[in-house]
Parts: sequence; C-alpha cells; structure tokens
Amino acid sequence: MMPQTVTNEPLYMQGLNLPQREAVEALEGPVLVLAGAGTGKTRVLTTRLAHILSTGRAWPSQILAVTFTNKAAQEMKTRVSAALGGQPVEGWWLGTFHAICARMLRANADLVGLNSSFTIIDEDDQIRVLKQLMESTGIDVKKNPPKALAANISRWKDKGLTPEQVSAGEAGDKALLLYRQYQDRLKMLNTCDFGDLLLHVITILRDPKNAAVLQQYHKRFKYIMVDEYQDTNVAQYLWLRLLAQGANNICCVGDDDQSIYGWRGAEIGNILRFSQDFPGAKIIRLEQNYRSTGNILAAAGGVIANNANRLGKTLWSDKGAGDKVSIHALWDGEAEARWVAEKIDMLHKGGVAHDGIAVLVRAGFQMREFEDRFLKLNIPYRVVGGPRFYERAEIRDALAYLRVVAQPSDDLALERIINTPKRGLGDTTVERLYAHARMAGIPLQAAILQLLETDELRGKVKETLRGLMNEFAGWRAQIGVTSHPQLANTILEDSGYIAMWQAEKTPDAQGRVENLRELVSAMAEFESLPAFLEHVSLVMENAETSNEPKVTLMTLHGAKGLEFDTVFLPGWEEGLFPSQRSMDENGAAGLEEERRLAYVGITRAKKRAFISHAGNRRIYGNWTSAIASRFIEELPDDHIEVSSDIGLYGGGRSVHWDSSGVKPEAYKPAVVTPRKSAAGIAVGTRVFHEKFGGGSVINIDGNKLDVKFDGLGIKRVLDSFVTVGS
DNA sequence: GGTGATGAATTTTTT
DNA sequence: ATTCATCACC
Repeated sequence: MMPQTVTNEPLYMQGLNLPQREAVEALEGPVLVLAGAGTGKTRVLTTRLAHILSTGRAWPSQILAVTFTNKAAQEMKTRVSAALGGQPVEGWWLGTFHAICARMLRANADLVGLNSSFTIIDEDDQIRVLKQLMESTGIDVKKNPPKALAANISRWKDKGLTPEQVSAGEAGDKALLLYRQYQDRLKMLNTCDFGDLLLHVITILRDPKNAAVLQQYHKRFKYIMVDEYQDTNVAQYLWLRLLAQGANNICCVGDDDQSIYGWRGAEIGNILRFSQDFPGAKIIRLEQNYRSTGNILAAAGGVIANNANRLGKTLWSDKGAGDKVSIHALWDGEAEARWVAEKIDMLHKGGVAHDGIAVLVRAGFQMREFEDRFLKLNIPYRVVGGPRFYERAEIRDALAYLRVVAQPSDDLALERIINTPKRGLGDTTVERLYAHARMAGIPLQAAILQLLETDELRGKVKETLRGLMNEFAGWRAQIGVTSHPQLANTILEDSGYIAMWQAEKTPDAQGRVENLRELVSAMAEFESLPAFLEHVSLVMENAETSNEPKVTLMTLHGAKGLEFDTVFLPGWEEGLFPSQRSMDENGAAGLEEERRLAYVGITRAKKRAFISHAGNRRIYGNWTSAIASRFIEELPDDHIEVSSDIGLYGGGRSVHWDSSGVKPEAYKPAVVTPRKSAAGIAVGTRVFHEKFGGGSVINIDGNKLDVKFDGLGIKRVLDSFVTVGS
C-alpha cells in the first residue's frame, strides 16, 4: 500500500469511517449517535470535542460534556487533551452528571435553601438519617427497612420529583411524609444526597423566578455532549432538556441495546424517544464493530433481536468469522467452575494471556466457586467490584473524623465516630445529645458544648465528652497551620483510632491500618481538606494495584464498556439469568433488560465466548435445579457449537458428547422446580414454606406476604420462599 | 455497654 | 452457607 497523504484534514480525523466522520461533523442541531458495542463510541465523542475546539467554534468553557462514570470522564479528558497536543483541561465542563451538577449547585445553592459549602452524603449516611426519622415517627424499622425507603426516595429523585410533586396516590402517606421530613433534615444539615445534586439543580432551572440563571447557562453552553445516553434517568433527561433549550446543539451517544440500569432509574425510553424529544434530530448509526469476530456478533445479534423495544441496528465486522460461540452444559456449579478453570489453563498453555480472559457472572454469589477453583489451580485472578476503597468502614470512619473537624455542623459524621473507638458514649447518651440538639435547633457539637455547661450529664460521660470536644478544638486550630495530611495523621493517632485497629487481632486489621495510611498519603494531592472531602464524596474510585496479568472476575454489569479476547459466561440458567426477580418485578421489560445484559456479555468478547449452564446449583445453602436459559435457545444455530458433559439438554438443543463425557444413562435428568411469582398468589391462598410449613396468606405487600402459619402465627415472608399448596 | 446466641434474608450498584 | 442484625444476658 502506498502511504497516503491526506491534505486539508486534521490528524484527528484520519482513520474514521464514514458514519463516525458524519457524527464528528454534525455539529448543528440535535444529534443521536447510536453506537453499537465496539463501534468506536469514545473515539467519536473525543474527536468531536477536539473538532469543535480546533475549528474555533467554541471555547472549552462553552462545551458541556457529560458522562456517567469518573472513569469515562477521565478517559475523555485524557484523550481530548492528547488530540489537542497536551492542552490542559482544567476548568472544562467535562465530568459526570453529578460532578457538574455539584458545581452548578455550589454556585446557586441559596436558591434551594442551602449554603454553597454544602456537603454530599453517601448511602450510608442517608440510611442513618432515614432510620432516625422513622424511629421518631414511631415506625417499626424492622418491618419497614430504611433501606427500602431510601430506594423509594432515590427513585423519586431519579424521576425529578420533589416531595410536592410525588402524587399522593403513588406513595403511601407515610413514605411521602418521610420524604418531606428527610429533605428538610438534609437542608438543616446543609447537605445533599446524590439524587439531590440533580434534583436541586432542576428545581432551580425550571423555576421561572430563576430565569436569569437558566439564561446564563444557555448563553454559556454552545455545545452539549452526552455519553451513555441510554442510561440517563428522567432527572438527567429533564436537566439536559432545560440546558439544551439554549443553543440546541446537543449530541447524545448511546446504545439502546446496552441499557442495563433500569432498576436504578435509567429510562431506556429516553433514547427510544430521542427524535420526538428533539425535533429535527439527526440519527447516525455506528454499525461497524472493531472488536469481535463475525460469529460472536451474529450470536449477540440473534439474542438481542428478540427484544421488541429497540431502535435496531446490525453490527458487522471485517475480522472474519472466527470461532463459533461455545455452549456447554454441566452437572452443577462446581463442575462448571472446574470446567472454566481447566479451559483457562488450556488456553493459557496455548499462549493466551490471563489478562485477556474474563469470567462474567450475573450475580455476585456466583463468584465464589470460581475463586475457589482459581486458587486451587493457581490461576491469577482479580475480582472487580466489591467494596470500594472509600466505602470501607475504616476509611469512612477516618473521613468522619476529618468531617467532624472540617465541618462542625456535620452531625452524621460525629454520630459515626463519637463512640469509635469505644469511649463509653453509648446509644443512650447519643439519644440525649440529639434530643437537646433538636430542641435547641442546633448541631450536635454545639449542643454538647451547651450541655457541658449544665449538670444534666453524668460525671464520667461529661468528662469524656469534654475531652473529646477539646480534642476537636485542638485539631481544628491546626487547620491551615499543619498540612492536611499531617493533620489527618495526628487525628487518627491521637483519637486512638489507629490504635484500635492495631489492637485488633483479626487477620484483616493489618490491611485496614494500611488502608488508613494510604488514605493519608492520598490527601497530599489535594490543596485543602475541603477540596479532598469534595473529591471523595463524588469520586469513589478504587486504587488499581495490578501488574501481573490476571483473569478478571466480575458481574456483567461491571463489564460494560470493557473488552477481552476470551469471555466466559457461566450460569445461563432460567431463574438465574434471566433473573427470576427481574422478571417477577418488571415482567416483559425486565426480561428485555436481562436480554440486553446477555448482549453486553457476548459483545465483550473479541475472539472467543464460552457460554455455560449448570443443571444444579446450590443457592443459599440448598440445591436448586434449573433448565438452560432461554437466551441459549435464542442463539442462532449457525454460529454456535454445543457440547455437554452430562445428560442435560441445552434447552432442546441437540447435544453431542465430549470424549470426556460420561454415558447419559449414568445421570438422571435435571428436575425443574418452578418458583412462584407474586402473580400466582392471592389473599387466602394456601402456601407452603420450607421452614414454617403450611399456612394461608392474609396480606400481600409487594413481594412480601403476611402468612398465618398453622400453629405458628403470622409471619412476613418473601413470596419466593413459599410454594402454592399445603 | 459489651458479649454470644439466634434468626432472617440473600441481584445487578456508574454517582 | 454466610452474613448481618437484633436480643438476651452478663
């Protein structure tokens, strides 16, 4: 091939295919880029941004570019900066929905009754606040878990609904009342949860009284770009619509077939409705896949074609047909793990690197069997997911100490550490302090100071509290004097917090102390304590510490956006995948989301995909049998290869036997025990519960049943734990 | 206020 | 099976 010199074309445009180029150059008016898996979505997005800038159409500060994850935002920053020759991206409006909203809210906090120094609380604190409110309203926290209410409130916020806008019919009176109280309480604490970041900004922007604020953003943003549009929720959609009323140059990139966060409030309808929402929208499809071979794409395409709710596109690749997708049936979960591990070993011996391999599961509990097996065979692996650095208890505690010092009105932080390490300040004392604080309408720390002046507290408690408050004051006095990492170190040492873990004999205590050291050293990168605290509330990322190539073990959800040469997809069984619960709770829509998850899973593979299913599996301690997932039947015959170790039928598929396979008659066919859904149970139904025996249903609350068990009285159980009949 | 026992629940989780 | 929370008891 002759080297081609392209004239008059910037470097960043080279190598783009036609639709990609079209997406980069379509700058005026609304644009929806339907970017299938592996079609160069990020490349288009970053190139488009670079194009706008380098053609002088806008300044960096006039472009709003939103992503969902910090990782995506970071990647975009790096790539745009590189495309522009290393230009710094500081101060750009490029970030996650939440980070950008936080920035907008800081500038306008007073319009929703907050101070611009508001703090951002995580789910942990959120639940603590709710629990307190529920208890003080006299609600039984055992029957109504605060976590469920927190989820409800989050869903409302996802929909852009303030307490005033939630229709009374939809919510129980109590839930709505608590929502209102919760919002009031947060304002009193000068704090926001994640949902509020968006909700408050929407509230501000859609109030005609604040027309000037909205106008100012309209004037500012000439171009708006959105990544992963299929995952936006209603609040994010409303926010975008408000902002896009200005220049109307909005470009959303996404893939309706990869919308897998519906249960978290994502509205696939947003992307399906795009051309109605933004009249005159141009729709560009990216269908050339640069990742996978033909058989893999065809298999994924065959599955996703069963979804009714989609815009539709057909991926193709010029990488050749490649290997067929392998389907393998196994006797049980353990055999499946063994099979996967052996296969990995074989591939590895054949020259496949461990870090090119991933095992993608539907649910976390599936991971253990694989871990056990990998450990036994010495296959290096890493688990992605699990508790993140800033979610670990010791890190949260340490942060609470910092918050107590930096933000004296942060009651939640104080409550978290007031008795950690143990200093004899128990629930009773905290209750008393709270009672006083509430009565006086002041923060906890202020309340304590007042109480110390009175005789209301017992001698010992009083002295402990006085000592603690003096310590706080001492640390506070050092702000600005000592460097903040140094101060953090002092706090953790002097409070006895580090000592508490050092005294602990459990095996993970040492690791916790190390985490604390790591936290302190991470602080050095930030210019001040508040800057650091803002960072941790919004950017809860994990420190990646890998060098050796490892097999990746994670959930299908975690795998979105990633790719691997070889992908194992175990556990394709009815009930597990598609998940029974998904289907019970969301019916056909739930099933379609599961199917998209299957699509995401298959399309992660560049060269090889191995799908497997087990006939029997131990779930929560007892054995359950299942048939092959319907998704397996949906795979197109021409692109798959079926094999089996056992006498199970792959959902009606013909099975040929491995040479290692044992004779069919040695095995009994899998027994299918269907699980009952809430739909099949009505008040009065006779049901049977493994533990409680027979009884009749007297009340239904969602998927929870109140059952009067014979001779045992009334108990509340989940519908999935009973079978109809006695 | 700290300890061990008992019982119930158990998907996915970008911020 | 395992975890997590609550409860009864020290």
